[in-house]
Parts: sequence; structure tokens; C-alpha cells
Amino acid sequence: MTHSIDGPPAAARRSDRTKALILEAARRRFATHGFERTTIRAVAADAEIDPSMVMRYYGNKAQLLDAALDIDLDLPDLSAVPAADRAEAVVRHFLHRWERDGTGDALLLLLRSAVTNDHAAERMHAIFASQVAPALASAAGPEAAVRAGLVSAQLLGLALTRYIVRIPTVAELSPEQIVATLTPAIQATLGQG
Amino acid sequence: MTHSIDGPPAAARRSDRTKALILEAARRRFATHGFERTTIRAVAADAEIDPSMVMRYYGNKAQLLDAALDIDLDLPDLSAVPAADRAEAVVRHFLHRWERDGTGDALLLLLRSAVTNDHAAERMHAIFASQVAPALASAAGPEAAVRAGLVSAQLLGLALTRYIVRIPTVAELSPEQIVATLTPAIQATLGQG
DNA sequence: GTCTATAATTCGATAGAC
DNA sequence: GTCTATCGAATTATAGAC
Repeated sequence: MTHSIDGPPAAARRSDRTKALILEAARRRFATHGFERTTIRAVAADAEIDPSMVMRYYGNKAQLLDAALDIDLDLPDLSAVPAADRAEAVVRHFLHRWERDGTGDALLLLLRSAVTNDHAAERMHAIFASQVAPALASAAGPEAAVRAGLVSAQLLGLALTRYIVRIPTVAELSPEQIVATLTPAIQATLGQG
Repeated sequence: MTHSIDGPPAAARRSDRTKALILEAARRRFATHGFERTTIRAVAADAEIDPSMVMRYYGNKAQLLDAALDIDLDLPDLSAVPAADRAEAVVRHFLHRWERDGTGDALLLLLRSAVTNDHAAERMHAIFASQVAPALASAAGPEAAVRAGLVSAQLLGLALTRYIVRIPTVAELSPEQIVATLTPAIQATLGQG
């Protein structure tokens, strides 16, 4: 017997690896094709497993999306940043994240899904309320909630035009051009902390 | 004989009205549900006609989307506006348009479709290049193309978060709050004309 | 745990009567 | 010009063998 009443040891659980492979493939598909155009079959093919495995581990397509939408934005503590540098820190944080992970980034997946899927939209509301708004609140001026909302709108607009719709003029900008031009705008939206 | 070799007189073309009804229903469906989730059957039901009529007049679903994406942004001539007022004029123009037409606005339809449909994305590139970029070029500072692109990103971000994903904090803002908070940001992005 | 087979829908598109 | 009927394809989801 290789495992006790505590359950099978970590090394013996082949299913964990399969589950992880499915989730990874699902994230890529949802991010690049959106919810409706992503098929269980395609996810399974990417993960090189049988489609029925996806159903077994995640129940249905909606729950698979749900599992893929677990996101930690990992926002920096802006109160530790000098007020004058906060706008640039925010712009650089998201830009770095997106440039690093490309279309595989979980926030882009969430954004794309939220446009056509109500459940994904609600997840985005929750993430905004629990992660973005609090992080920006300490960095914003009067009516911090208003400012946090509009800063998010501007950053998501960048994500939308650069990585999803890929408007050439925006997609071809260098990261430094974006930082240089967008930072004053975010600064203005945040107001004088 | 009520019509000549020039074709039937305008009053006799019942089909024009049917075509227009279909297009109107299609715009609403595409705008609220996106391309994939919009069905020919639903469009026909909204227009209270038979689904086969949609096929007869528009050929297929892709061509119906194409017909629905004919958009005139009707941007104001910013060179006639004092430099200091241009940012506010731009913000008010789009806000007025969206608040008036709600989710039926053609630009929102285009935005929603472009996220999951490559053809719609290309249409958005074309509209940006032919209408938005030229209109903003005269109002922007050095590197006008960069500034025009990022202004568009910010405005589309507003449309996305307020009308499509409907993040509560953004959706609940009053138009005047948006103008007051976003104008300085757009001003900063445009640079000193 | 993994795979085969298939049920049950849904939809785009076509053919043809009237 | 309008509608009925239906085909064929694709997909989610399930049942059950091994």
C-alpha cells in the first residue's frame, strides 16, 4: 500500500497533471478565441487528452471557464510609492504583465470572455471590486472610486486595442512610447493624491 | 404598368422596408450578444419575418454582419474648436452618442463584434484609420499618430467598461462626472496641439 | 482512469411550393 | 416575395465498456 487514510500521496496522482494540462489549454483557447468559439474538443486536443476527460474533471464548459478565471492581479502596494511616481508604476505594472505573457495573460482572457459571457463579466466586476479598486483607492485623489473606475477603463482600453482588437497604430507602439504618453493621462485621472 | 425600364418606383418596393427591419434587428442582436451568439433565427424573430428572408437579402451571417458594420462616426471638425476645448469636445461627442443610442450604437456593436470576429476587427482598423486618426491628427501634438491611438484606446476603454462589461463603478457614473474626470486625461494624451 | 459510441440540440443554409 | 420543410454539420453532454 503506497498511501494511507489521508489519501493518495502527491506523486501518485496522475490526474493532477491532467487537470493542470486541461486548465492551461483552456486558458489559451479562451484567451484567443473567446468563450463561444472555444470548444471542449479543441481544448482536449491541445492538451492531448480525450474530450470526455474535460467533462469528468470540470463538469461542463461554464465551470471550465470558471476555473480558468481564477486571477490574482498581484498589484503593487502603491502607498509605498511616492505620489508622483504612482501613475507610471501602474502603467508599467500592467504593461509588463501583458508584454510578458502575451495573449496568455489571465486578465486578457477575462476581458475577452467578459464581452460575450455574463458570468465572466460578473467575475470581472468582482476582481475590480476586490483587487483594483482597493489598490487604486490609496493612490487617488477625491472621489477615489470614480478615479479608480476610469483608470481601469483606460488601462483595459489599452489591453483591448493593443492585444485583442490589435489596432495597428496601438499594437505597434513600443512599451516606452506607451509609458511616456499614457502616464500623464493616468496621472491626471488619479488626481493629486 | 406602374414602373418603367428604370425599375420599380420607390413606393412599390416593400422589400426595402423588410431589409431595413432586418438590419435594425441585426444591429441590436450583434450589439447585445456579439457575433457568435447572434442567430439568424433570433434576428428574424425580432424583425417579425421569416428566417429565410434574412438569407435571401443578405446571403449569410457574415454578410449580414458586414452590412450592420457600416458606420459613420460623424466626428466634429476639431480644427474649428479652440485648442483648450478639444479634449472636452471629443469626450462629449462620444459620450453623447453612446448615452443617446444606448447599446444600439453602431460603434458599440463594432467593438463587441471585433473582440471575437476577425472580420469585424479589420473593419475597426479601417474605421480608425479613415475616420478617427485623421480627425484627431489635427488636434494632437507631436507624434500625432501615437496620441490618436492612445486617445482611441482610452475612449474605447470607457465604452467597454461602461456599456459592455458594465463594471458598476463606471456604469453608474453621471455623464458630467465622466467629462470632468476624463477630459484632463484626454487633454494630457493629446499633448499641446 | 481512459476511451468509444451516441444521444439530444442547435444552427446555418438550401430546395422548392405557393 | 414569403413561407414550409428539411438537410448536414457541429457541439455539448451522457452512458457505459474496458
